[in-house]
Amino acid sequence: MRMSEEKSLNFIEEIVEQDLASGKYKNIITRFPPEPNGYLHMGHATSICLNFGLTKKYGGYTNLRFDDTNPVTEETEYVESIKEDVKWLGFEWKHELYASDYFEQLYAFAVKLIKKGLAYVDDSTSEEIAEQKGTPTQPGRRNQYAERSIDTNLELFVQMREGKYADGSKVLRAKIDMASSNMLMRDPILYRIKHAHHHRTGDNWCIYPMYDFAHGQSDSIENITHSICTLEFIPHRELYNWLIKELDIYPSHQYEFARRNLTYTVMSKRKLLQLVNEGFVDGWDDPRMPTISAMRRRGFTPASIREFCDKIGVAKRENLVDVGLLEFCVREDLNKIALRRMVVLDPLKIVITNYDKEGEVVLSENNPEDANSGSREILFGKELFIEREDFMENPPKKFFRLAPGQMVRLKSAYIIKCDEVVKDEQDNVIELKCTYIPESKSGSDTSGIHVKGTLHWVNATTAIPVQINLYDRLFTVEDVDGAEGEFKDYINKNSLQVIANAYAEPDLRNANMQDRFQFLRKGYFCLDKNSAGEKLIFNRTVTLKDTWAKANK
RNA sequence: UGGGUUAUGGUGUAACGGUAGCACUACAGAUUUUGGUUCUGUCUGUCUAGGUUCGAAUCCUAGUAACCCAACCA
Repeated sequence: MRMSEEKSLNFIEEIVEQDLASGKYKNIITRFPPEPNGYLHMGHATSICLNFGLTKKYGGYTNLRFDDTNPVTEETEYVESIKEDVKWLGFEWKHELYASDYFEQLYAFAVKLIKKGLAYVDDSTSEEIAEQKGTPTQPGRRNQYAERSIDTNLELFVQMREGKYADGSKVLRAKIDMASSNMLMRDPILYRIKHAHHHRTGDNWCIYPMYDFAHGQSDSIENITHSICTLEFIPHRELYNWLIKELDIYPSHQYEFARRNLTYTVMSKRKLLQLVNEGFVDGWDDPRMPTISAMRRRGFTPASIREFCDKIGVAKRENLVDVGLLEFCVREDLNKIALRRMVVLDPLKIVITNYDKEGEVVLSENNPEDANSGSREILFGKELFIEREDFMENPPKKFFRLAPGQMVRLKSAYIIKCDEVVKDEQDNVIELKCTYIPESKSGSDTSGIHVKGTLHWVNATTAIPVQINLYDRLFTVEDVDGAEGEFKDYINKNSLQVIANAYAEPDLRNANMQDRFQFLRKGYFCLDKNSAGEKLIFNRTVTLKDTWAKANK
């Protein structure tokens, strides 16, 4: 039996270890290749952790390369958000690169292919090209443009670059095999004409390479050893390798893994964009979104996301990961670092009738999991607020909280007993009259009384009002993509609950954006970016595990 | 109905011909001034049918199911 259990390798790590062991490579080079046309989400986090994690573990480095070959959808705004998100997740790229940096080189590659008789300019419309391509069960057929001479193709391609032709009037195609069972090998389009302004190259170009003629070539230029992408790119690998061979460039290798899906959410850019544009959420960083920026705003820690990615692993099979595991990871991390504070979300006033002092300071630990975190002073007093749900007039059997005649401890303070329930005309409980046990003070309890319940509370005279945002899952079904009908039919109408007037202990006035809190018995929270001055807004990151609530369902 | 990829508890993932393990979840108990944390224990699995072998999740054969591919997107 080994002392330390060795963690098993995922299939990509196995490949890397073999390559290293065989001497194929001394170091490995990977890349994270986002297209700057949207915000990064949890799915990207998996890829980021994989690519950067590999070079961290085995030596080498990872480039951040923007796959910016389609000027009409890409923007600098996205570039900035992507960089911020990768950094926040805790990774450092070696080189910040852009496929657009290689446009001149890529153009030369295309010329080389034409000269080898392996590429031609096609004047067909996109409909014609699609029609000639055939179907998976029927082979495609070549058209007359495929017969153009090398010189004609060269001349035409130069003219394409010079802007002589309108968008869509011509494309450059590789000449491979119109009968291939792989649709991507049926003379794929390499370049298309787009008279569009590019976020980096401006108006220098009016022809832009397709993904297949940019991605693999960029990998080669950067000497990427392991080019890791998702499963749907498997059919592209044949073309990826064909181009490397015919261009005779550095042989990067492509490996594919299955993208991770999460329960109760959607991950496609298209659907996320719809949620934003149609107002179902408040923007890309609305804390209910699965984007990295939203999770950051919601209070997730980079460490918890990395741990989650590590736990779910890397494989090739279809999957739907329980979001509960993500929540477990964030609780695990936050439990160790979050400052404990008391906040009452739904206040019920209590008056301690036998308490005649002005008030007194009690001490409460900042974090029982961290001996070095110290404690803070809280003012105890005659009039307090407790959580309304912590009182029941007719409690069930195992209700350890307040009820007429029942005793509970107020956290870090005294044991109290409920003597009288005060109601208004509508029979609503509006106040509780209690008595406290003077000998039961925390730390010097000589009362000998043992109570099962401990409640959080705030002092009615010193508490400060705060806003609390309670988030729940955005969708009502586990498998949103697999559910019948439109994904929007399953949006959870109650995914956000705003509590405008919660009462917080006054120490929270000093909260900073980077602070993580556990509001006792209520969950983990952090300050929202919209907090300003006196107006404090807290986002609930995740609830605490609540076996009591679960038992009562 | 062409090609490709994948099938292990409720979920995710190991086992590389030799005791199906780990984590989450669920359930039960102990501890607890958070019904939190921590600790202990329990339940549940190799897609199907054959075959090879002393021995099969693993190898072979035949099925079945799911996903991907016919964008001038990536």
